[in-house]
Amino acid sequence: MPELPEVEAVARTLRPLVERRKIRCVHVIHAIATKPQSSSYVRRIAEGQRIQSVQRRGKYLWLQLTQGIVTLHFKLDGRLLWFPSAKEMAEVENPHGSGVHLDVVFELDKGLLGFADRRHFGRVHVWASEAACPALAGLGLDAMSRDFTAARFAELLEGSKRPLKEFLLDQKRVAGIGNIYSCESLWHGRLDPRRRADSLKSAEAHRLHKAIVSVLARALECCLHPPPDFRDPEWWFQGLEDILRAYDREGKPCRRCGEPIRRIAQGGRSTYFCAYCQK
DNA sequence: CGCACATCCTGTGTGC
DNA sequence: TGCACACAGGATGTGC
Repeated sequence: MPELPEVEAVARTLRPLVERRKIRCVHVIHAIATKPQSSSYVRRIAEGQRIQSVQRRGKYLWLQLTQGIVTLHFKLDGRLLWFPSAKEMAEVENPHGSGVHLDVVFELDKGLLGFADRRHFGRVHVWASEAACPALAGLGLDAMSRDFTAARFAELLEGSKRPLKEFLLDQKRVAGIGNIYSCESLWHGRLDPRRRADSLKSAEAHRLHKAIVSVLARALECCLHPPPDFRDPEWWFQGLEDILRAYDREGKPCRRCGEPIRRIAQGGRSTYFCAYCQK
């Protein structure tokens, strides 16, 4: 569920908590969260380092350390938690009962940052540098960066024969868009998700670019009001359903033309769209 | 190279 | 009501 706007909101909220702080100790509670890296390797790279900055590209968040980086990917359910002190963490943590689920904890010189993902899809990894992380190095143009211009986007579209929906999900071309906002962008751009990427006329490419930019900006606004509350173990983004026009609205009337929203499978996942006004 | 498909997980929702 | 099972999601790896 966390796509670019959600991760951006997390990054902005995290900065004042961890920038300039030192990582005293890394506790790997569930080793699956660092797989295939070993917990000892993660500790060796991260412990004792100072966090210089919090960065984001696509759906990846990373901590720039004095030497090396820590990458975080939340996949579907991953989230961050914050504890002012070890005592407060111990009060809510309970490995045998109904306490807070924690996978990895970064004990800082002030406060503790927890990474939690009950489904264990999310990952915490360490790398010698940004360039040494293949996943980061392989990412395409960040959909919220200045470089994501209509002209660059049109070029990328021309270079792909894939259906628009699958094109938008390909992080190697444009990074940050997931299943939800790809559906939303295509709805706002009034384009059929099944159309080949290289079939778009210039005006259509510009329309889709504009739709992506506005959909992501609107979602970010939503994610920041209110901002994530890492102190609440159950925190999650609120009110996003209210801004959705196509995603998860199968059978419901299109907010533009009233025809029922359809759901089809593309690349093994659901696409929601209006077959009447998306052409 | 590009594409299709399986895989990893587990909470939630559906059907019987 | 209770149980079984399919499904959802992003990135990666495998096979064609």
